[in-house]
Amino acid sequence: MQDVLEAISDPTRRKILDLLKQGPKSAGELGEHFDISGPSMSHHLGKLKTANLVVTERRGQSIYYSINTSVFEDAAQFVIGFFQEKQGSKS
Amino acid sequence: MQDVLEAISDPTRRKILDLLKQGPKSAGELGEHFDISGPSMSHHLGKLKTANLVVTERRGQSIYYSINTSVFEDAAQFVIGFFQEKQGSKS
DNA sequence: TAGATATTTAGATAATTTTCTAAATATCTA
DNA sequence: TAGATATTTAGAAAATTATCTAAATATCTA
Repeated sequence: MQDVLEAISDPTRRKILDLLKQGPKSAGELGEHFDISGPSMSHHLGKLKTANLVVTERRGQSIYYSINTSVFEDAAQFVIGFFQEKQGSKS
Repeated sequence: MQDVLEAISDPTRRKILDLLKQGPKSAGELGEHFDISGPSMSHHLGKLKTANLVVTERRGQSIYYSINTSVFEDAAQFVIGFFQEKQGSKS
């Protein structure tokens, strides 16, 4: 869960996730929305992938990224739980 | 909200929040649970305060920290919303 | 008021993260 | 297969964050 919280703490990565809500996009398509180099984009995508927040699929030369819905739900649950348990914390 | 996500992305700060779930604690009492200096503790508490995740109250020489419940709820709502809106994202 | 205790601020160093360019890998097409 | 396109990896530089010691501020008590 550390990976997830760290991943979503970065504004660039949240914007990437936002864009992916519209549907799968390639690394290049995502990159058009940012003023950073390809390798920097790849770095952020790597962190999202490590956190399991996105999944990838190659289609020809491009690699398409999409949101991993189930993990998003797990993450939401964690955050809710983290915030709600008031006593006997186990997080 | 950036401040909140950044604040909870750090393990030390999540542990602080966890300890505070049991009730208010002074900076010194919190520090006993960590192997870091007072100023480092103060730094983390400052970040939590900037994010408005904790509130403080001076009692004599000590300053007591406690969880700011309402903001925790806002934060949970944000994360849930962030994860759930699948289209037309506005976050 | 002087000394003790609690916490923060200041300023520097260490560790981590982000970013870049150059090069490597993978795929497609002529 | 050679060249073009898409993405990642390698390695270094820049930016940010966490940590430390020393000093400052605030409060209490004798």
